[in-house]
Amino acid sequence: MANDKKLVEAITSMDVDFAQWYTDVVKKAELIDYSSVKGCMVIKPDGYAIWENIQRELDKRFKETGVQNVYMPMFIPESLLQKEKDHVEGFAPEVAWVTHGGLEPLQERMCVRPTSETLFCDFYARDIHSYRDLPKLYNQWCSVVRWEKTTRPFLRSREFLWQEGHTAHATAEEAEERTIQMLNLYADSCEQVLAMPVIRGRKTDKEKFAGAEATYTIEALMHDGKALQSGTSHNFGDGFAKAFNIQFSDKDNKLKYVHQTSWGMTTRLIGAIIMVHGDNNGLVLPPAIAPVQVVIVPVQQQKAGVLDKAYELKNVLSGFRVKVDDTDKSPGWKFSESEMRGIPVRVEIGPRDIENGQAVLVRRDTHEKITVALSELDVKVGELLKDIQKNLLEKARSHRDAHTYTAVTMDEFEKTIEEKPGFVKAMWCGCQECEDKIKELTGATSRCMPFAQEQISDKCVCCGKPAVKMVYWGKAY
RNA sequence: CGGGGUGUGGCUCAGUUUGGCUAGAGCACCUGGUUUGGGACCAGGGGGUCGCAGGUUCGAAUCCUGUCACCCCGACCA
Repeated sequence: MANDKKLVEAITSMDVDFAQWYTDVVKKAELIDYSSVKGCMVIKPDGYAIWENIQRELDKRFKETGVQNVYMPMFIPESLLQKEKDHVEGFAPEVAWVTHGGLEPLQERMCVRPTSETLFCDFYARDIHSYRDLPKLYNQWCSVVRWEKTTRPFLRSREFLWQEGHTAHATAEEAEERTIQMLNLYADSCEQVLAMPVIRGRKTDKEKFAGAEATYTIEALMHDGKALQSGTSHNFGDGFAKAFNIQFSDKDNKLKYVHQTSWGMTTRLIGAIIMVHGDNNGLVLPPAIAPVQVVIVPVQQQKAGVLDKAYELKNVLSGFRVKVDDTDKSPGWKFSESEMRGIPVRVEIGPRDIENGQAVLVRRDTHEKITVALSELDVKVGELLKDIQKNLLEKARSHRDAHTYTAVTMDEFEKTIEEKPGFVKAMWCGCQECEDKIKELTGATSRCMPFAQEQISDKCVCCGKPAVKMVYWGKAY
């Protein structure tokens, strides 16, 4: 195509420089803008609308499992943060502190929440007295602050939006069950809503959350072969309960500690969508979360009846999120623009089409063009959106599978990581020395110990001692 | 926090080496007209004081000192 060159100029090709491609897409699709605050971004209407759609889908699923939304303060007194030792050590290096109220120095400084375990615990300690008060299934939608040194839009910013669920249970079993339930909910949402396949598994001790007994994760593979942790679910056991003294009287009238969980997903998911589905023409959005699912582009819109027809079609398609692009740009410009923004389906309607009682449909994922009778438009668009959603998941899945390798020896491991970006499945003895050594040799970290274990060999890929787990390894964002 | 790079209209950049007339270009924007099936064209127009502070000089975007911000690569994190 003659205009390919122009498109390549507009967006850096992902094969040339993936990082630059990402930045170009984020900016050109108008998802964000940089702000005057280092590491903080302006989330623009399209970016925020994607988040709202993700939020809506997740929130609905949370509530179906009995979760209720609450809101906690954004400030945490230093003394509260310090109650759980591992937790404070994990987060202290990256919290922002408030030291003054107006002109007066504060008696005790407060950090801006990097996560709200301590606040929920403080509250639960006062609120829970009896087994009748359990379980507590609370979630909050908010922003948190972590003073990151290196920042990238959506992937790592100093302030980001997320949800954090915090539950308290009477028994360890119940807490573990909830931890896994939420991880599965995340994984299913990623696949069904974001069309993004994920590996479910457990983090090694080295990679687990500060203060957790066990951390479970879903790991996705980006187009460049790097892994992205896309959601985590933690089982705290009774560690926090003991630190914060959260006790209840059980049926047997004995005082017991609660067992807690927490789980979170963030705006990082938007970065994941970009890097999983995007192409050299820009963003590609799964229909389920696309702010605009269908764009109608009138051709020769100055001609009588064309714009009217376009609006008429918008009404016909009222079951979808539809926009008519009636700006005075040329059609070619509108085509490119809609592709840049990742709109799943484009409807072209011009005098020729009107005369023939038809319209041209173009799908964003395959660029395939089809002509349909106007009488079938509604049905066809519905089918197309479903098919795109399905196709994106399949494409992402086959990309991931094609970039998942196995290694039995360290030589194989190093060679694979170096030559073929992606996941490497390898056996592990369970000791952190091997984990550290693998990172040092290859730059890859353990992503997770998948629930779906495979017996690749009997020995640890690193030290050769008997293996206890098969682990997914990879370079990560 | 270490290494590298960049700051000049909204954006991308030229000009800086060797200081000198009114600081330039393309894109974007505004007005009018012609156009419209893959980023249209013509004409006219508005907009910058060169990241910031100080210094050298008759004269600074250009030289010096300091400072801030952003980007990339590493170490740490959703």
